[in-house]
Amino acid sequence: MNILHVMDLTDTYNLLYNRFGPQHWWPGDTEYEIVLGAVLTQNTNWGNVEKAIGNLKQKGLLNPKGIMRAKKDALAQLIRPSGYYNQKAERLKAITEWYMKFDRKMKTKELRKELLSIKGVGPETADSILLYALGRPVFVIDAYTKRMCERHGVNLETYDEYQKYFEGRLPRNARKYNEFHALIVRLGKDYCRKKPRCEGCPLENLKKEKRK
DNA sequence: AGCCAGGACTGAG
DNA sequence: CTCAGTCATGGC
Repeated sequence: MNILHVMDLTDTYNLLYNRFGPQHWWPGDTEYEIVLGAVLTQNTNWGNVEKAIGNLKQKGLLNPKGIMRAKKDALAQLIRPSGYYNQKAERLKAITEWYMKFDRKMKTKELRKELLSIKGVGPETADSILLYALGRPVFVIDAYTKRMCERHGVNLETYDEYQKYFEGRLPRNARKYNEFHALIVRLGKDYCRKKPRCEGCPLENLKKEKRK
């Protein structure tokens, strides 16, 4: 753990929001659709996920009973466009088993533990479900978030360290966590991919203004 | 024609 | 425990 300097996350959020506006992330028709989307989008372009969800909806399978009733191979063919379709077919069934009988009154920490025990559900997928489907205040860390931090001198080791970094510096507000994460991805698509192309990145302006 | 996308699991060392 | 390999389609 080696923090060179601290980003002002509130300033960063405000700047991104003023620049890009609300992102309307995960406007899924139902809570369950968001849960499935969280699995389907693992390392996958969202456009491909929409095709897979569209196929499920067309077959009337976009509900827990439908997913459990469908054969794994048939399910796999329907979600083909989202890639990794064999593993994702199993993961959809696994997350659905959890979804049908989880206790909504459970504390966020316990729910997270449950989710992480499901095969195919890692920290980002678990947190996406908690935040975007269930409205719990957990900050979602993804590749874009880490890249943004690293390019501004914040180098942490693990997922949990990054999460604590954000949650510790922002008010505990699910709606803002939601919007902030979406804005970071929006920023990343334009300026913060694997191959650095930071020219014109709005966050550069932030640095300059802070120095005055 | 590569490179990349809103990751997670497995097995080797 | 770290980490390369694996899973796979579609858009640009």
